[in-house]
Amino acid sequence: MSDGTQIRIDLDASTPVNRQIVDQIRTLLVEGVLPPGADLPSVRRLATDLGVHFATVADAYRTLAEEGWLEISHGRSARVLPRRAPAADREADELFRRRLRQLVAEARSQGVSAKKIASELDSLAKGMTP
Amino acid sequence: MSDGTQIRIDLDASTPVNRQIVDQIRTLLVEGVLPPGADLPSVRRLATDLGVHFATVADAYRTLAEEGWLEISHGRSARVLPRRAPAADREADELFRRRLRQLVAEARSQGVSAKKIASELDSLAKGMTP
DNA sequence: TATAGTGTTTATAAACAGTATACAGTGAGC
DNA sequence: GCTCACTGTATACTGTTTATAAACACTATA
Repeated sequence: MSDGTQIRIDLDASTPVNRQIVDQIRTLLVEGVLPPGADLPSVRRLATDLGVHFATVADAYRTLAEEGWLEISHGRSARVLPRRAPAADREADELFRRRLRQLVAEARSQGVSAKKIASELDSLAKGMTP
Repeated sequence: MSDGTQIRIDLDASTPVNRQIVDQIRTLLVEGVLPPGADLPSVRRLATDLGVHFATVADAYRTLAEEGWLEISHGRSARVLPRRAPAADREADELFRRRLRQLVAEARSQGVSAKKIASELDSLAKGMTP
């Protein structure tokens, strides 16, 4: 992640910028694009790339640190931690199911075709097993 | 939807209540649980059931009306409109793909198993074709 | 034409998001 | 050791959003 090209911020979106950053970096972490030991760009660097204030990026880093993904300490750049997934949780399962249903409903509502949605779900499911 | 049992609000969630209501009702609309012509509960009634202020529910109804799902007019109860899905939109497709990726990543991060996720994606994809 | 129902409007308080600025720790090079 | 350029932190401040409250206005019906 030497450049910020993998993250895109939409200032007009209804989801706040700090959460956009958290969500997108978390995705890279889960997918292994940012492996344990990797250094993240400094808050100022990433903020400049994204066109937001560095405090907003710092806030996002803090959130990810609280989730156990990052080690952040004063004066040093943020680093990806090795992280074991927390224990499975019935509540998290249920929440995922509901949010997935809602996301699909919203997509349909916006005109995304059933075929397209099914194919995205399928391809993601296929890539899931490893 | 004579009772509010199909909607559940989490006051501690990070997503605001008005959006929780919108998302859940939209899901019912897309899935046909609330068919065109159906009357929705009054804002006061639903608000009481959910434990929030009726202005919050009114705000949610207004959002769904702007999306073309509901007809609301002063003094009469909200009613579900027949609604044709908007034209497919490449941007909406892309946004759906990204948000789906992020949702899955978040679930994994919270300990939902790959198997569980894959099975949810699968079963949703299967039920998609109609 | 009451009256009990509906959603709307305006005002308010609290929480949140984003920024600016001053601060403090770290480490490489001198 | 010192310095300098880099890191993240803390506090204060602004505008926005969220949720509520209360007064309002429209509709249906008895």
